[in-house]
Amino acid sequence: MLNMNYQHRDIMPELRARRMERSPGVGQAVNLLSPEQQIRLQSIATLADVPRGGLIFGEGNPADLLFVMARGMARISRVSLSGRRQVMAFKMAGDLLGYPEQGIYVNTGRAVSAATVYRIPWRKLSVLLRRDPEMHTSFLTRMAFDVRQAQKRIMALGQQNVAQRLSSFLLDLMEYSDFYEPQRCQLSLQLTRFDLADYLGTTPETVVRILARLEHDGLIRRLTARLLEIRDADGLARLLEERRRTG
Amino acid sequence: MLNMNYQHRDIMPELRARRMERSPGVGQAVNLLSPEQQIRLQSIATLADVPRGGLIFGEGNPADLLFVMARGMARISRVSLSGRRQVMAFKMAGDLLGYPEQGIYVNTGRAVSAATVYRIPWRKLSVLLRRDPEMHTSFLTRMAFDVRQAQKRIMALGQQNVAQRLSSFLLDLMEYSDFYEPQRCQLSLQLTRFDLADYLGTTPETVVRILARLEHDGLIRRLTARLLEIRDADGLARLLEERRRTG
DNA sequence: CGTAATCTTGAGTCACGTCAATTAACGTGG
DNA sequence: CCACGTTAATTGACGTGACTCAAGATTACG
Repeated sequence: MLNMNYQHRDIMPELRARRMERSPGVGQAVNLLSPEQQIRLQSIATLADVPRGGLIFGEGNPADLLFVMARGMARISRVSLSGRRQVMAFKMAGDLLGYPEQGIYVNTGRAVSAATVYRIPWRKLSVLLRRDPEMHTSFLTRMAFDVRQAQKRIMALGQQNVAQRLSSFLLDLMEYSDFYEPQRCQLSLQLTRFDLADYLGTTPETVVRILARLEHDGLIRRLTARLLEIRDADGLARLLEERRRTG
Repeated sequence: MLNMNYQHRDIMPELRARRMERSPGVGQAVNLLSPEQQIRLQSIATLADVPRGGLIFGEGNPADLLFVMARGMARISRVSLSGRRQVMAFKMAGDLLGYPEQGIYVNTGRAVSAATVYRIPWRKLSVLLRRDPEMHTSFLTRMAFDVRQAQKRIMALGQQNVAQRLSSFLLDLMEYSDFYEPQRCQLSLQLTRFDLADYLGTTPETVVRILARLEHDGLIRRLTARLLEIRDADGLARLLEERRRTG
């Protein structure tokens, strides 16, 4: 154990109670609404197709609409004062996006691949929620889910080195049948190295280097830049138990 | 601008629309509930005093209660697979804490200073929310606030170096009259270097070194280990505009 | 098929994590 | 109230992970 000489950090007792888990990070598909609720929601929503790279909503713009992913993948990002982009999350079918802050979008949402989204006007939604406690609770639950997702990213960014963060992300993506084909162990990355880097809080160069290292260590194989073969998922998972820095 | 040779990152357009803002990070006091609502909430809550360092709720335990800070400061933390602690947030009066995940607390909450909390049984709360759309919306709003807080931490951890993260945190704390006395420019840190380090995703040693550097640069002065004089708040804020790495 | 975007690799340097040792603060009991 | 043990804070030395800059290879696309 590290730093045994300091108390008050209560690491040991907390560790005992801990369940094994990885950090999903990506908005995992959760059944937000019952089919019946979905219909009611669709009655106030409009469908919109967004081309690859297309804008769904933009940081700084008035937030009249809330979005629900229907198909495809979207990237939620924000630009820091220093001018660098941070990708907050990738959103899949069923995920909510476009939360406002004081009536303004604080993030930018773009389609990574061609996508379809439901556009829901806030006005109509708030009326609906007021009349439908069950739907209201569903939204509360979804919001709580997003809090947890964000907290897992805080864990990753605060504790793990880049190799661990990347491994976590790959393992997360493997949960999605859209991206992972178990027979051939092939994981399809729809993202550029930049998207990856900005999501992981690093640089494209470092992402490439880490991928090269994982390949050298026999954990993955790069079939093409956007297509990986996962050769040792357990090995990737084992990385996560190591310390941030091996010194 | 950095990396002009790459498109598709839409940094420029987003930067344009960007408002100036720092990353609050700490749960800023927001009027969650109207006085009337507070009374209704207190009718199903019990008050509890927690001594310094005392446990409010523990990771892995069944989550029967939701908590609202009434007085003092609490620290929400989680331990990673590698055995290191990450402080997710510090919670002040008015903040909610103790969100469950599948009926279990995923974080540990402890009082940093002596604190008082409202303990609210989930059963009673859910009944109350079902009957009170206004209160329901208040909780939704609060949850949305927590999502934003978490996103700001993701920005900080993903983009900033330790000096920037620490500066952000100091500037955040200055918003609280409990900790900052504007006349003497004195900021009272109730936290150990460990709490600071685990919040900022770094080590106590590095925190100390950064504090020493900030002092050397005339931005702060260490009166004692837990009491700082803020000599140049603007200087601290200017740090945030710099790149993560000066190369 | 050419041009631009993306991906990859290399070289060099710095930020920061680790280990180790010293100093300061903080109870606690005699 | 002070000696003493324990915990926290600080500083130094050192190694390395990861960022920056730069250049080449590969892919995507009109």
